[in-house]
Amino acid sequence: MGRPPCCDKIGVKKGPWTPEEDIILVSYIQEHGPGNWRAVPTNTGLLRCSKSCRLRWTNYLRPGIKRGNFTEHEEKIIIHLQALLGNRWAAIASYLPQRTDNDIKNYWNTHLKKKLKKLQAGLDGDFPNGITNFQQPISKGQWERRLQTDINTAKQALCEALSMEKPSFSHSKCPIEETHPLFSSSPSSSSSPSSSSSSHLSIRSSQASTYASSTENISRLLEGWMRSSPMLQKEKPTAQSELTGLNNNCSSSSERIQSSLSLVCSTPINNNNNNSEIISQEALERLLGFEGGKAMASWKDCSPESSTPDVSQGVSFDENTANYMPENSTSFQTFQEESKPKSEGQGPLILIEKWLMDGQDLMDMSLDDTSTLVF
DNA sequence: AATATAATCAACCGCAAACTT
DNA sequence: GAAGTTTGCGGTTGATTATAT
Repeated sequence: MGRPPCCDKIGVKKGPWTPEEDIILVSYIQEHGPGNWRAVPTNTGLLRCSKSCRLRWTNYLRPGIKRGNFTEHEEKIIIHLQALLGNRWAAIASYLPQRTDNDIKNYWNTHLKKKLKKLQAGLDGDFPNGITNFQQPISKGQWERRLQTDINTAKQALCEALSMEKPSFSHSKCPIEETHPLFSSSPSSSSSPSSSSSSHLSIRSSQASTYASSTENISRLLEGWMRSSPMLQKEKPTAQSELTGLNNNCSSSSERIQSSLSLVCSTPINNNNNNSEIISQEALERLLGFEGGKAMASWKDCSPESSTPDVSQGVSFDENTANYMPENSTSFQTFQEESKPKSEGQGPLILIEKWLMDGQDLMDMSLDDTSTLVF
């Protein structure tokens, strides 16, 4: 038998969230961490369904969310990833960790769609960066050929988009490193959750009057409130600081990549699954961060000499779970939850990332290799 | 100033995959 | 393995705000 329903529809409140509701939700999550949404309405007394609570948290209250206008750089990333992935907003959002999928989706529908339409009309279908077939469905019989073409196109397009603001690619951090959650390790980085707090009080020009959009990120606004609460003082640090702490604990991106690369090479074949290709893909996902905390939990699979995490970097071995964990297990939990894998449809990104990370030319890979990795 | 229209975006809905029992 | 629930995702809606007439 299954579990009881998450919420009955009777007496469930709908519509915009009030500041009071936000405070209740934030303080609850500060205390218990995100997740187990089913229990949230019951435990908080909020007359909202679990779905609504989760949505409110992930889209507006979660620390590290950047609001306001999209930069040209972000715009370009969205355009090119959309061309590559279609409307997989969650996947696209994983490359812009400060933006929510809902935000990106809205921005695409309200701004970028029109922009591109105009641009396309103006250029008579000659889309910049060579993307002329964007959003066209792939015909079944030709998918292999199209895949190669798309990868090539996307590679070129993404490269151009990402290097737009980073002309000296070799001298700067890899753009993915700056945008993907796994790689936004520097606390001083502009894309890190902590740094985004510097702008949390900035007024959003056009929506300042409505509560939901003017609060920016209520969890940060509530920091003072949380600090002054004696009960909560003893509680865990905020998810934001946890993330920052975890990031501090992480080794440098290149070290992580090296570590993960060795994982790819050393991941043993699961006895329960003889398909080594699946294992390889899983390992690749770990390498590229889609598995987030799961990757860390799987470090135990690595051969000790090649990829044991550096304990000095804030990682320790958990005897109970037999996993390598950040020394702050709370951070680990939060990190896991915050960067939960969004596995579906991220194969192409894996390739793109791999290409960006190690310089491997996708086009040098055989079609078979590519299909194995992607599908 | 009043009204109409367009733009924006928070929130809801339905579906499917993942999960639990 | 089946049945039911939960979670996450993408599409859509509708309230609010901005701009044009």
